[in-house]
Amino acid sequence: MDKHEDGRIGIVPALVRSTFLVNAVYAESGREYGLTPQQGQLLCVLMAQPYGMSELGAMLGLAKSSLTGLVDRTERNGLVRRDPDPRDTRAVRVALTARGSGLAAEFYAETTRRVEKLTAGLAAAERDALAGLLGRIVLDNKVPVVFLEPDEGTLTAREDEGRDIR
Amino acid sequence: MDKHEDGRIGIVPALVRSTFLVNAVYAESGREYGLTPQQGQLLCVLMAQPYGMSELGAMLGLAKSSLTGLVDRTERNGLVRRDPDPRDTRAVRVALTARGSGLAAEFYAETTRRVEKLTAGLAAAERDALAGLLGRIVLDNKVPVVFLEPDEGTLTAREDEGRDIR
DNA sequence: GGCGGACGGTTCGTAGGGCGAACCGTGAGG
DNA sequence: CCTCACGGTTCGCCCTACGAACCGTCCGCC
Repeated sequence: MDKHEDGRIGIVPALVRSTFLVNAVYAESGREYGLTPQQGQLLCVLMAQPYGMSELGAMLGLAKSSLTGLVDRTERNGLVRRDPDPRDTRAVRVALTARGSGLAAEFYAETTRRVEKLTAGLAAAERDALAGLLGRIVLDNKVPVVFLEPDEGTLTAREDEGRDIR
Repeated sequence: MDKHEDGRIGIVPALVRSTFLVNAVYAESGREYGLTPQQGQLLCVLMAQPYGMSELGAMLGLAKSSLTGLVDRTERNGLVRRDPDPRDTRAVRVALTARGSGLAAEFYAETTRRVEKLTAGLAAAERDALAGLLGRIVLDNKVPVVFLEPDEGTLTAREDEGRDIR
């Protein structure tokens, strides 16, 4: 009743509420392209390069049975493909199809645009400061690359031509 | 290939990836108390005060039909109650039960603890700076109070005793 | 060389989440 | 009064997530 309601917000509520905000953006942005947030996330991860199911599970924090379903549905929509792993008959490499690659790029761009707009009230220097601080948190906590930096990825994800990073 | 891979992260990826992180925390923290993230969120919102279904829908960004289900399940678990609205027979006030209030407090505390731990690598001054910047974003974008400040709420949400804030 | 265990993925059943459309009763304004 | 807006619920559909059970391949070890 004294030091509050003054507009100052604690670090934890600030993080949780901004998370809420970004979640909403992800959902809206996805809806615009007929993607669920999860499918959008999957596409974004695959923009970097193809991954195996287990790798994806680890990155996205999902049980493998959950992954099967997600990839199934996304595959059914023609956005993703299961390629056999050259050096392991059991394994599978999940990769973007041409269509998936295009949609991923659009979704990525739209999401970026929207998230950027959230920070419209901040000066350039403040945005940099924020990026630096959040970047530290992301790094410290080893958050998987669920969203690429604007320029990386395009090189490795370029095409279907038997690229086999790993 | 030149200015990247140097650990610096753009503002948008930083926001998205930290969001991913907080989402994971919410999920884990909830699991610990047998709550889904959505139910946890609902409890947190109701810590402040009871709300009508429509209000909740607006705050959480859910369609009313989605709300019905969420409240149903949470009610079935004995955490929440539908009180009749004194001045509108049609309407309903969703409020925490005693049990829900307790669980909400625990979930809130645990989540706070975990989110705080994410920022462990930051100095106190940096945390303040981060809180300030994120706070601006939250304010600018009028994010609903889906997570209270540490001390507010307890007063209004105190008890079942026919409190009727609006 | 073969055997057994670890590993990569899928299947199945269950439960939750989210939506739009249709519906119902109450409130409120002409 | 009568109508219409409003607060909520119901229904049917699909997506998400999990654990447990399962299957085939790979690999280390004797």
